[in-house]
Amino acid sequence: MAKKKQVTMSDVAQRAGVSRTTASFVLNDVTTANIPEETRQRVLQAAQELNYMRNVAALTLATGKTMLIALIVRQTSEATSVNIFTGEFIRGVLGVIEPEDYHLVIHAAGPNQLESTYGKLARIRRVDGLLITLPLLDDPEMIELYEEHIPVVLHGTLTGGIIPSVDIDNEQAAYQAVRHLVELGHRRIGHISNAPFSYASSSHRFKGYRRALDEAGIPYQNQLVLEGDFISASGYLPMQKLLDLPQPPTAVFVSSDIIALGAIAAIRERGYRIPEDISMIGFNDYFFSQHLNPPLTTIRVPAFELGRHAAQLILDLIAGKEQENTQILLPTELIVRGSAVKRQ
Amino acid sequence: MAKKKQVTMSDVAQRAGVSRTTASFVLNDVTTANIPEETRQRVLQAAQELNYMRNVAALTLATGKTMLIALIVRQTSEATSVNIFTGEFIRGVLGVIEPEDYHLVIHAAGPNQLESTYGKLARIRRVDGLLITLPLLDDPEMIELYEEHIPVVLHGTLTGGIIPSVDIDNEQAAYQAVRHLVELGHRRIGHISNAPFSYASSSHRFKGYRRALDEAGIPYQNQLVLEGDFISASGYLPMQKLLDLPQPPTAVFVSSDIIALGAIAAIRERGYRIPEDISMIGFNDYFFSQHLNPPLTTIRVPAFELGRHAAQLILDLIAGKEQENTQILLPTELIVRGSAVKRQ
DNA sequence: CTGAAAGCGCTTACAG
DNA sequence: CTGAAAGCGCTTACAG
Repeated sequence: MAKKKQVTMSDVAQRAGVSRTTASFVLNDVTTANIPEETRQRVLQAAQELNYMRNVAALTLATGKTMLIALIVRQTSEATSVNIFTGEFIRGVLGVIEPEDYHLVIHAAGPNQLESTYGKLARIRRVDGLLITLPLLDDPEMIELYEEHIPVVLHGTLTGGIIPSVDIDNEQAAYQAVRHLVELGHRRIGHISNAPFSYASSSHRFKGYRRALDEAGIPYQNQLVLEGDFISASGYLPMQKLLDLPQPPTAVFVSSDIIALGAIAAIRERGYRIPEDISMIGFNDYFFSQHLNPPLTTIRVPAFELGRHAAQLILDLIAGKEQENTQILLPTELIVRGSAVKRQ
Repeated sequence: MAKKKQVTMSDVAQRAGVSRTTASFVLNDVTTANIPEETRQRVLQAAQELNYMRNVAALTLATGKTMLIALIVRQTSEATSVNIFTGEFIRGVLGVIEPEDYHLVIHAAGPNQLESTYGKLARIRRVDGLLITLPLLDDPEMIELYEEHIPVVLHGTLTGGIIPSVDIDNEQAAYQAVRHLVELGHRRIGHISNAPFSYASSSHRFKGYRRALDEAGIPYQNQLVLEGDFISASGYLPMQKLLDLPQPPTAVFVSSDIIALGAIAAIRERGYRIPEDISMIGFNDYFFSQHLNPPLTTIRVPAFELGRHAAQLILDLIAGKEQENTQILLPTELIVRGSAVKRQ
């Protein structure tokens, strides 16, 4: 394990013929030090010649900054569905933090709170900031960190809205989807949610569904609305129930492509066809959605962009910049494909 | 940003009435120090009462260990397909490293080598070890790190096999799939690869395909074998070509579920049915595969287990343990569903 | 068995 | 404009 001896700042200073202080100033771009250009260049060149790389641990010890941002992923049972989104989100995050010399550490917090404590990660590893996806409705650990003034940004929307967050505009997205169905002539429109309605995303999407109905003057019917629960299987029974109604819906808005898979299976089993008998709109636009038969009309979620915004926000928070808006809501896009057509 | 003042080891030592040295010894379980149990308990208790958490940066500076493992993900064009796998892999990794107080930092290296340099990550951040997924066939940076004795484990198989790695037994997996087809009575079996044959995984799977044919005494036909290229769209044309043959295959082994999506579309477009006209076996068993129509018979890849093994291996390497076997090959499982049936 | 002390590589008042 | 020096929180020979 004989690693090469490390090049330190002293080496650079020595080679440039200046003190460590001066070297530190130029390497850190401390403008108040007013280093003359000539000296600056000398140091920079020495650093380059020596292939100097700053020792982050020393920096951390001296300043308290770790240049680390943690991403806490709350895994749900159907981890895979989360992964597609999270992968894109991470790419977005890395794109903005790495150029600033930050790195990302990942931690998977189990779905039940008892288990893992990311607070420990925050405190032992002393990360500069935390990104939390899929926050629980009521997460004491998160509040605690927030109150300790550790920068936190979450992906999702929490009622109360004190903690900075990025999310899509769930209500508007659902509204778009259902209005599309209305425009296609549908009046009996079912809804299967992405998650229990206790989740913010589900309840917001439900609101959008209602708003579209209201706007079209379509009376709301409770029996047309059913709860999904993350995994594909959870779309199966609700869809059956919808089909069992004396007057089944002619269209259904399933607010998760994953759950749509289960709903599609139920429809197929009963011998109904999509879209001839029933139109369907999903949510997320996962990559497989366009390859279904028929290709699924759905709502595109800008996972990559969400990651970018979350990262930028946390960086600003760490830098102590004043924030005008710490509740970022990104727009979504309706992707029209073959699964929703004019009411026949 | 007024964070709470940190509890240091000195505080613990003081409260326990011992020196920092002694405190360090018991907190680090240095058995050679032969600390009497009574003292040990006193220190441990003080630490607990003070809620002491070691400062990793100080540890790093003193010992060189960062307690950080980096995961380098080489993104391909179709990032999403990678994400499903990677998410599981990461879960596997975290499960073994976090209990050992290691953390995972993620870095996405672009597909072209010119771009990102994870070597920089390794050297600036001074991670203790690197996990590299989707290694390029010939990656000078990786070799460089390996030669600097930085522990590296890769996911995948590289010819030469000097660098420790974990992978599935691609050949055996493909062999399983194709033998299943043979057992179902098929003799004209097409193959669409998961990636260009320059990739180890593709060429190994191809070998398994051939071995199954050979064993069954089925002559190899070059025209039945076509290259896929990661994304779904890349399954479309090859499948069309297969269908255009004077004697189209009665079954096809598509060594990626993602690419199978494209192949299925081509088959459907021509008015053929799966499995009545053509049987199909995929590869990976992504979560959507079971929801296709018909559900896809495929090969399950133990992504989570691969992560666990990779993590254990890197930990052992870091600890300097002697390794008997640094080339780990995990078995796969044939998942029989509805897309492959007896030749009609 | 236990402690004083040096050292890891940086930053940053404080002088000059 | 620039340097000497203290300090960040740990580890680890070295003495005793």
